[in-house]
Amino acid sequence: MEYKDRKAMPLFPISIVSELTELSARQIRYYEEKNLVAPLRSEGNRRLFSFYDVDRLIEIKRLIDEGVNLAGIKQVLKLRENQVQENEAKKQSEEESKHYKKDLTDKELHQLLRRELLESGYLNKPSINQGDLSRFYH
DNA sequence: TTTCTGACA
DNA sequence: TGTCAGTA
Repeated sequence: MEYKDRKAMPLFPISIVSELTELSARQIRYYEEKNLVAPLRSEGNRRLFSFYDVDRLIEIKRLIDEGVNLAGIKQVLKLRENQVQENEAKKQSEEESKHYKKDLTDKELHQLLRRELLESGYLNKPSINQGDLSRFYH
């Protein structure tokens, strides 16, 4: 089983997650209601959180402590998800280029390198700074 | 016993 | 956000 799958595996009840994140069960349920997290449910309708969910909630907790409101947190989480997807897309393209490089002509190689250079300016955009976050503060 | 939803402050 | 009621 892959590591990614382990992180997405539904394991913990809300009491454990509450301890892990230092958030109250009330808060965690509220954040779920606001679609900030999406824990799976057990047969008895009990919430089951994965490592991924816990990471997310810890991130939420950090932003709450910094005074970011829910709308802002939603934006930040969306950006973080996009970054994850972009990183995976980048890895994917790097992986593919390894195979393609075997029998590329010089011209094709130049085109590939040029494309990667252009893309890197977009993929390596700096992480969120204080300025970007400031508009989410009260 | 623990967790769930809904409701009130 | 905390807390209480009534359930499952």
